[in-house]
Amino acid sequence: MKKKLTIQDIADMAGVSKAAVSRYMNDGYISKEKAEKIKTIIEETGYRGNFFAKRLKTKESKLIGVVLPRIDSVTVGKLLSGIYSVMDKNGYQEMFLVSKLSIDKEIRCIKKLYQQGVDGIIVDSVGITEEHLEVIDKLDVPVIFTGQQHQAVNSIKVDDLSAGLLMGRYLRDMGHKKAIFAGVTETDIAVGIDRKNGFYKGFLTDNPEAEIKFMEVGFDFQSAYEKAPEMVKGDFKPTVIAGATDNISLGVLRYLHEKGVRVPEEISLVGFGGYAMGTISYPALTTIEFDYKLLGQKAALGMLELLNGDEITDHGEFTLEFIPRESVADLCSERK
Amino acid sequence: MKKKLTIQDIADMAGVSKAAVSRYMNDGYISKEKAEKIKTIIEETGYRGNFFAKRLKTKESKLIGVVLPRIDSVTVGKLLSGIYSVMDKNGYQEMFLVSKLSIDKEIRCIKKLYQQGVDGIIVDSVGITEEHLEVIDKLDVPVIFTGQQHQAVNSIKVDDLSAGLLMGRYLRDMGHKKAIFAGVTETDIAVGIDRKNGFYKGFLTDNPEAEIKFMEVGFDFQSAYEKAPEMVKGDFKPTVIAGATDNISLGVLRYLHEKGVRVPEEISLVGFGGYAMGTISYPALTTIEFDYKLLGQKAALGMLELLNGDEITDHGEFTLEFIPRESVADLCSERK
DNA sequence: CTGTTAGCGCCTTCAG
DNA sequence: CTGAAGGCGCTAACAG
Repeated sequence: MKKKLTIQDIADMAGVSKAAVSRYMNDGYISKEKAEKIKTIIEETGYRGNFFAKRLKTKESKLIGVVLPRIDSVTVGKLLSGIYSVMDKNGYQEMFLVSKLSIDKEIRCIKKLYQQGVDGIIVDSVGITEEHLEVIDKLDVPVIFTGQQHQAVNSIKVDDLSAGLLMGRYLRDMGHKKAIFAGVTETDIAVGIDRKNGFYKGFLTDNPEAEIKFMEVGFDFQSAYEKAPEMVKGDFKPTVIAGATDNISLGVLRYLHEKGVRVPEEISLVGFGGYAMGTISYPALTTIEFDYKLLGQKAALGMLELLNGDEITDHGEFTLEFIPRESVADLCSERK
Repeated sequence: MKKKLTIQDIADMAGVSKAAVSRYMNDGYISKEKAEKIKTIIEETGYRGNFFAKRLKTKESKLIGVVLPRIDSVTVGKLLSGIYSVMDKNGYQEMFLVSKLSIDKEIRCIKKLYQQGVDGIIVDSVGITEEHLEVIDKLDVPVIFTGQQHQAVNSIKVDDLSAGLLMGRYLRDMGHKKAIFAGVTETDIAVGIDRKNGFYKGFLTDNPEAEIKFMEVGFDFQSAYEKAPEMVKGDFKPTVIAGATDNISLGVLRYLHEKGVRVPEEISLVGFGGYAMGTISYPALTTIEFDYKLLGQKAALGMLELLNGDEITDHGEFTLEFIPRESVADLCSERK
């Protein structure tokens, strides 16, 4: 542990002015000779400028606030690595706060980040409310939402509707007629509404006699596991269960294993997300992979534009990747 | 988006001095009347003080830097929530950086955090090197390591040796004689050495004719999956495979499933970590749970002490929780 | 290329 | 209880 040095100390030691040291550390508008001297001193002392004094002057923190719904998720990890990859190149650093899937907390996180003096905020939101709008309106830094959408704010998200559509169609084409859609709360427009609507449309279109039963579950493995018994008992007899997220599907799978129901022989199962986790299960889960890293990159790129005073431009389309694995039975080929 | 206000603006609007506003925001050493006035103005304007100016004066950032090995891990999520829970109560906020399991990057993260003006740094390390020591020696803020240990630095970690011991004994008591230990690099003293040594001791002590074969794998699912074939082929014929982390065991399990090897009937499998993930697999994985949240809390408490100029005191013992699930066969009872 | 000179916005004595 | 005044450490003109 050492004592904190100021730019003045360094200047004295090197026999130059504060300004010279400052220049050395920034532009470098300085003579070779002095630069060399300063360099030596700085290395010897391990001097680090005072971050706060610097920011006070420059009015920029070079800090981007990021609000995450949770920390222990692969999805979030990828999103973050996308944000990081572009921000790092541009000299920005992130500061994270976790909303724990709570809308209230999400808003508090935004405020807190703002108070920390970040230059901009990226929110991987779980739902955009009126209160969000109010709060954001008071801020003088740009905010971008991912995961959710609202016309009054900047948002970038994956195409949940198309993902649902794709999956619905795939199951239809595999000859399925009776599906359970294990979805989440409609507060979450992206996952709770879009993904579901897409699935319904894809599955029911041109699929005579097809039926879907909806069941609401939580976001987590456990919640789905607990609801699973309801899904398989009764007269409905689904040939496939579609979880709105991979976690949900995995929770259901766990229950099916315990009951000795074979997947996909007796019932098929699909999810959304494309987490590597889906390969841990047996059988591996058929899913649609969202490119969350790309999403993070786009959000970061958009933020850079906003910071620059520009509008957000489009950064190309998202590719949804359909990942067929082992958890779906082909009912068509079986019949022949 | 609004214009940024200063304390002077607020003072003018409320018809008081800057000092009065400043006091209002801090101690509150001010008359009811003025306080009321100031309160109104601040609420109307949504004024936030300038974080940087404030920190420049007070010399404290109330920021704790945290270096994480990865972001998409349940373990890390728990650790973080532990740190968060105590830091939040004490008015501190965290700032994270991710080392991506690289020792070099870990050091860079520490430096970067330091430059951001944090008051202290907690490092969930993947290995403490000489370079760490050098770098840390130059810092004038306290640093605490978790996950790894070294006598020259402050560190708090779970008891990997005991965990290994516990697991080794358990398998011995279940009648196992031939085990494969799928461990990780010895750079990681905690996981790579302690956990292994504990296991060896526990398994081999008082267990005549017992044998262990060591195989090194990476930390991830995929790496273990790829090495799995080597584990089961050949003459060794293990009755149990112990992965140094749950991820490793899960990777092996995946391979066994594919080969149609039944667990635990034909071979048993155990891991370390206690992630909920272990319940996703089928059969659910027998494991030892480390209380990472508690670890985070202890690290944070220790940091608070250091920040306060005190020594780190011991915050009680870690309880390792043994979680027997379904992946181990009891060879003793089978025989009878 | 260089040193000097002003502040950035806030907190903290210090007299009142 | 209150306002005025003086920096915190740094950067950004400005004259040399």
